[in-house]
Parts: sequence; C-alpha cells; structure tokens
Amino acid sequence: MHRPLPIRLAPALATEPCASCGAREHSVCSAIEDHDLARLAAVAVMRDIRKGDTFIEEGTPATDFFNITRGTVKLFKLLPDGRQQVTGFAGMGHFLGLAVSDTYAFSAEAIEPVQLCRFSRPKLRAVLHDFPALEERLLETACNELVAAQEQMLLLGRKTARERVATFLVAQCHAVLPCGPAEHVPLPMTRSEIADYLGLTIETVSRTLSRFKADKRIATPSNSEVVILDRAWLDDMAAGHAETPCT
Amino acid sequence: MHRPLPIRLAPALATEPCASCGAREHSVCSAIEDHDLARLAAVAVMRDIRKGDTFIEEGTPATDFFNITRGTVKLFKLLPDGRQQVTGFAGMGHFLGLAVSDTYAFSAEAIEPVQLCRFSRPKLRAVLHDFPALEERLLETACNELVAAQEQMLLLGRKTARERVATFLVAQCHAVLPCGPAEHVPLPMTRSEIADYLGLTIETVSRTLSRFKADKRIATPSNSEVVILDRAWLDDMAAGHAETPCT
DNA sequence: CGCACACTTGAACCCCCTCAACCCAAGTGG
DNA sequence: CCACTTGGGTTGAGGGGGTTCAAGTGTGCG
Repeated sequence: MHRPLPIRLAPALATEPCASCGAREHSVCSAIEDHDLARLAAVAVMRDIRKGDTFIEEGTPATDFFNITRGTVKLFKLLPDGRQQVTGFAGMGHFLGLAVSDTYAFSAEAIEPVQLCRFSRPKLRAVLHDFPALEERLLETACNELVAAQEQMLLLGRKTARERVATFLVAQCHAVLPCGPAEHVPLPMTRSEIADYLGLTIETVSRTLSRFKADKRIATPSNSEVVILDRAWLDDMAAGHAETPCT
Repeated sequence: MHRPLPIRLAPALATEPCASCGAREHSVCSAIEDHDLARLAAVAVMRDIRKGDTFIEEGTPATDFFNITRGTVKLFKLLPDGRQQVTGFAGMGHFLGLAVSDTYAFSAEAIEPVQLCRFSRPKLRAVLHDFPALEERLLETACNELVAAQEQMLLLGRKTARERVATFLVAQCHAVLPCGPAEHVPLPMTRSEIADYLGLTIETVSRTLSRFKADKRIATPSNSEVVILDRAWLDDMAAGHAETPCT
C-alpha cells in the first residue's frame, strides 16, 4: 500500500513506469535506451499479486509475458496426483513466459507480495521486432536459464540430499541481488517449497538443515533466514566433493 | 574415411554443403533462404566425429557452435567423483553450444558415428547479426529446450523409476524424426547412458525394462530397440497416473 | 489466549542402490 | 575352428538413504 515515490509517478509521462523502475537495471529492459522507453512502457501493465496467488497456470493459453519488479515467485510443474516440482524461483528483474507454444509449460505463484509488469504477447513481439537488442538480451537470458536448468538436472539426478541443500544455500547466497554474496541469506520460501525444488521431502530438508546447524556449518536465526558459518565446507559439499567422514 | 557423396562436393560451389544438407529442414538453418545460404556455408566446417569421441568438454573455452547433421550425441555434466548426469540427447538438426558464458557448460560425446557442422562463434555471430530470422529461430530453439529441461526436472525430482523409464520410451518414440510416432523405437544409447539420463542405475533401468517386458507392455527384439505393445498404459505411466495395482 | 500453520524430531519402512555373479554376442588371435 | 577376452546386459541378495507416518514444538496472528 505504501508507495515509496508517489510524487514521481506523473500520469502524463508515459515512460515513467519504466524509467523509474527499480528492476530495470537487473532486467532485460536495460537493453532499451532511455529515449525509447516509451515504446516499452506503452505495452506494459503494472500489477500487484498477492502472496499465494497463481498468476500463470500450466496448460492455459499463453497470453502474456511478465517481468518481476518486486518480490519472489516460484515456478513449478505438477503431476496429476499432486506431486510438485519447483523448477525455479524468480525474483526482481526475472523475465517470465518464454515459451514458444501457445500454452504455458509451467505455473507461477507468488510466494510473497509481488509486483510485476505484464506484456501482451503480440504487443511485445512487435516491440521485439523493432528492438533487436532486446531480442538478443532475451536469447541471452534463455541461455542462462538453460545452463541453470542443466545444473539443476545434475542436482536432481545425481546429488545426495546434503549436497542438494548445500547447493541451494550457496546459490541463494549468490542470488542476493544488490550486494555481493553475504553470509546472511534470506529464505523467502517455505521448507515445503525448498523440498519441491530440490526433489526431497520437507522432513529431509529440515533434518539436513538441523544437521548442518549441529555441525556448525550454518546458523538459523529464524525460519526464513540462514547464516553461513563455514562457506568453504558448504562450497565443497555443493560441488559434490566426497565429504569428510566427520559423521 | 569413406565419403558417401564425393562427386557432388564441387569446391567451386560454396553453397553446396548447406544446400544439399539433409538436416537443413530439421534445423535452425531452414530460417535462411536458399539465395543466402552462401553466407552460412562460408562459415561452416563439416566434421566427422567417431563414436565415443568427446568434442565438447565442460569448462573449456567455448570457441564454436555445432549443428548435428547425422548421428546422435549425448550432452552431460560430471561431478568430481565421476557421477554423471546426461542432460539430453541431440540428433540430426540439433543446434549445440548455446551458452552465453565463454566456457561450455556441458560436455558432448558422440554415441554413434556423427557428422556435424562447426561454426566459429564470432563468425556465426556476424551471420546472426545479418539474419534476424535466424536469431529468432535460435530463441525459439532455446525456449523449446527450456521447456524440455523443465519437464526433465519434473522427471528427475518427482517421478518413480517406472514412470521415468516409461516417459523415456514414449519420448524416444516421438523423437523418431522423419515418420510419425512408430511402435518400433530405436535406442542408440546404452543402458548406462539411459540410466545417467534418468537419474537411475543401470540395474534399475534393466530391471524396469524386464518388468515391462514381463507385463507385455513392450518387446525387446534386441538391446538397441524396443517395440511398444501397450502404448496407452505407457502413456499413463509416463504421465504419472497412479498405477493400477497389477503387481 | 488459542487456533492455525510451519517446522522439527523420531521410528519404521521401502524403493532404489550396491555388490556380485552370470549371460551373451562380438571380436581376436593362435 | 575354438579358446579367450571384452563390453554390454541381466538377475539376485542385501543394505542404506530418503520417505512415510506420526507425534511434538514452536510461532505468528486473530
């Protein structure tokens, strides 16, 4: 409800939504120069999504692209009996909807209050056609996600539970956007979401974190934050090096 | 050593390698019109890869792009202790090397005799700049791979061994390029490669196939081919529907 | 205060892995 | 021609990492 910069949102200036967007520097939008921002702003619609709301549903017609400007969403797929695989978490600056098919290949749900830009697909396609630099950035983004997806396949197919959790903590640590990797790692997602992301159960995630804590590798000031105590050890564990038999 | 079509490779006609390429219609190359093929052919180098040869090594400088024109390659990542995850199999028409970073994010090995086109990255980038249609096709390709990768994450994270093998068989069945889905499915890869693709062990793959065979869901005329006998059941199993308690 | 929800912890189980033996087809060389 | 080797595949027995089931412990919020 509280807008930090209400005065600067002059309705007459159409480029404002994009020009003043804090996510721009973290996003594909930065491929468009200031003087061309109006084209982008014209097809963008700002939206607030409540925590828990699913704004992309797998299998439904893919009508829009999205760009997260605040908050975190989880991307996931479901099996008919309810088994869930979280394919990734998307934060500020993340571009969503890159699917060629005419239906979404995954669902997306806000795990905390989210603000995003919505672009209708045909309109954004037109913009893309005029700004090859933006299309190039999209290709770049897609490649990065592909690399991340391959890394995740390695995790899901071949890593042990402890290696998975260590990998997750290290990755979350690097995902803190503005500053560099900090020892203090926020976990906006629940244990259940972490479990569905790592291909484990809630209990295994909880037990593994407890184990790390007992071994003084991490500390848990609260349920939604972790402090890295032994970064080198976590890095080794994440990389899949044979763990020292320190029970 | 043996060239099948030595006579048609007239050195004076530079477009020949591409114009006569059987893989063109299955590949991103089809985005380039006939009269522009010379530009592409000029930067392409044909290569034969022997079975078992690794022509992309994870972590080495990414100097080239590749396009498979014949045979099958496996794409994989390794952990330091040798654990392997196959992230995919690439056949005729498949484009390789889509990584933004300056080093390859995965390795690639020919699992049967392979013929491919090699493009140096800077040269192909120049061609891309002149043919936005080709870049668009690349983005499309990347999106499709992303969707496949997400599907594979669901498999690796949440499916049972039988569901994984069923999914693999059904997918292989659809992967037969020229004709539509046939009941006769070739398996160019070994059990070990299937296992590393599905996040299982050789033994589990073998046992599961034996089980399918005993249940008359498939037949195995040889080690490298499978015949689908009960497609509907396999589809159900692959989709993750609760299996009938038929032992 | 008390309900709901997320998380933790314990005990038993099970699916898949590990280890091992064996089969089989294709070379290979004497 | 046959003994031997080699590599991929199958099958069996046993064990373990993670799941399942269940109970208990916070903890935020009306």
